Amino acid sequence: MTSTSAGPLNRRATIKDVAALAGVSIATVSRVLSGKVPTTAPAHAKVTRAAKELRYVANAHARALLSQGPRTVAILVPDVTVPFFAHVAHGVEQQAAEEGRICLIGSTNGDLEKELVIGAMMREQGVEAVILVGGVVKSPTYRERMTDFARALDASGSHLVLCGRPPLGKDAPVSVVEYDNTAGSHAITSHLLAAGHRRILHLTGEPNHHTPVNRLEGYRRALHDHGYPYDEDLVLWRGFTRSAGAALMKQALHDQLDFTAVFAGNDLMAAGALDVLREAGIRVPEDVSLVGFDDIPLATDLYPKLTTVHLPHEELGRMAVRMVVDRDEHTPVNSHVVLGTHIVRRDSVRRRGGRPAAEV
Amino acid sequence: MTSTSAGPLNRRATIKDVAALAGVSIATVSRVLSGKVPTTAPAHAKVTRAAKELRYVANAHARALLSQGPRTVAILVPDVTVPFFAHVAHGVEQQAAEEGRICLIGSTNGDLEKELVIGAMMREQGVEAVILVGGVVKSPTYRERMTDFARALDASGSHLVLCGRPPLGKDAPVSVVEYDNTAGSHAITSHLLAAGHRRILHLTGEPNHHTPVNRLEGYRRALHDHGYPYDEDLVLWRGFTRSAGAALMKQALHDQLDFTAVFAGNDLMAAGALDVLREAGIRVPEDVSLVGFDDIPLATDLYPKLTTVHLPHEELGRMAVRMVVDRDEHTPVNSHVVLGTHIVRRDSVRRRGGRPAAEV
DNA sequence: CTGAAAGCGCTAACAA
DNA sequence: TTGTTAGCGCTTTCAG
Repeated sequence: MTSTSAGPLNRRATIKDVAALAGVSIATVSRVLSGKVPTTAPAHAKVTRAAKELRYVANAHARALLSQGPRTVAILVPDVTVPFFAHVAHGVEQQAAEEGRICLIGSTNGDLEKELVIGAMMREQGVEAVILVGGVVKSPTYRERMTDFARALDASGSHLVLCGRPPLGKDAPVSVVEYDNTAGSHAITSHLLAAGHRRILHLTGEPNHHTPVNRLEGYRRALHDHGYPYDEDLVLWRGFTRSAGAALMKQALHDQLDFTAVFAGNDLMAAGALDVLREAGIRVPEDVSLVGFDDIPLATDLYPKLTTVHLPHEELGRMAVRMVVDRDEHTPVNSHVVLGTHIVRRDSVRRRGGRPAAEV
Repeated sequence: MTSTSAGPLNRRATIKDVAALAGVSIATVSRVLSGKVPTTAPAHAKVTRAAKELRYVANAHARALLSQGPRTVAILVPDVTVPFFAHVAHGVEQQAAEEGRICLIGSTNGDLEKELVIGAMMREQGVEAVILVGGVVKSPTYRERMTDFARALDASGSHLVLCGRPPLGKDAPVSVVEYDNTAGSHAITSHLLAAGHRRILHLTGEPNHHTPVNRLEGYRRALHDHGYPYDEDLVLWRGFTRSAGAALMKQALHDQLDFTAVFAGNDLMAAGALDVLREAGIRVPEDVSLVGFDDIPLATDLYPKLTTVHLPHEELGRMAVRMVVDRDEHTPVNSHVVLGTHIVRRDSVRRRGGRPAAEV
């Protein structure tokens, strides 16, 4: 029934099997295979042949027990199909691979309970670090549990890194890499203001999440800095999804809100909003200007191409693993790095009155 | 220096630490914590307290050594940022989570060497299965190495599943879940034909990959079945990316190819092509019709919304893990399931002469 | 109900 | 250079 000539070994071959077949001790097998210790040619040959015949590969768990297995970094995202997360995850994987780490990935679907459960699982795996991306909620309870998780990880010689999330507090042993939501938001709002827009509709995420709150803050400050009033009725909350963008836009139209520009909380929402605008016969940017936030590839696929805030997706991920890998050398216990953002101007904004914003 | 009252244990707490602190044997700790064995109330209390204080979690590797750690499934994709792969990966994760498995993910960036290396790593981890998604090349050497990998996995009590890839051959111990590329391609081509198009430009991937070749086959057959000639000059090869779609479209325009419709090998290519078409002042669908393949969310963000072939992304991933998980019960050694596809008509196709294809 | 001890697969002393 | 042996952290007999 078996196809190999080695015998009906219906389980994974162990070092013992190889030793037996090669007629040497397990220590010799280990040495030959590791290649780091001098061995005789005949022994080498026998072991190599036996190993290949048995398709032997060392058991990573046994190795891990001796604390010399490959290091693993874990990343936890709400959902890999969301472009922002996919790009951050990609950055993590790339950097992890370059650092010789393997990468464990999990998704939570936004379920906070699941986040903790999977996090615990990862800790059991003895991961070098767990990188948490996105979706943090503003709740004291949550913050407390997170802090506790960070401490547990820390006590295990592991580490928590928050990626694209705000810090937990000075007493929590975490590293954080984020980008400046408020500044980016301030910049894009100012861009709209400079183009002559005064009534800017802001479609955004859920009020109990950090990201939308910080982006709103930038929007408000820009308005204030330029001396224009903030109108609460112009900000609509729902969620960072395409469908939320569409629903909110529909609502704004239905309520006949007065605005000349739309600042969508992210590019996905902008896509949803654009669709509704088009169906309503409202032209972008001729009738209303539209901007997003993220600069995912989608932004250039929309028509018109979307003016938005560029976020360093991949770099966020890469930095997260670097902070962990370099930690032993420099030991910056609680580092906090903030990456920059910048506006990328495309075709969805027009100066009120005629001239395109690009020429402002 | 330490924040807990348990003492300066600067490593992960082990069962011994808990036992010592609780004043019981390690066996008792194990039993209490597993909960499956009757224990006395006082013992239970002491152990629970000690464990919590030490933030103890069992070492997953030690457990795995006793072959009772959590099962793990591994998925290997070329690139998580490619929507198709992200959606399949999401399906895998969802199903894996539902089956109580954890999920290891790796990306190869299309590097075949890396695919084998990471695959080996996963085997060392003792994963229950490795799921390979996308990007297979048509090469005997590659096929052979893959077969060897499948055998190695099989010999270890693990399993290889090919997802969205063609089978390896009857002698290779693999399961495969795919969808019918040829049928989908045949259907969408027929759709174009029925709308009166005769000269259909086909922009596609790389000639040494299976997917584009199978899609081309459907295109050819549709042409043949409807009695129209196949013109090789109308098929342009490059890659399944946005930029390849754009480059190819540019080339077709430059070469002044004669066509009334474009069949892009996937939605990403369609996005690239659409952009070039628009810049050239060619209207879709008024001047030329355009279709894609995949039905990723992007398809509805394009303007006009893209008519395309819907692929069961998530289901592909879910089925892949089901095939492995259910394997023990039903033991269908080399199963092969083919999932269906269907056209979704949107706004990018118009009947030659005027009537929209939707009314055909 | 609990403790002592064996052993999962492996590497690293320690001898020979 | 090679074999023997002691664990790594855990679960599970097997005695008590």
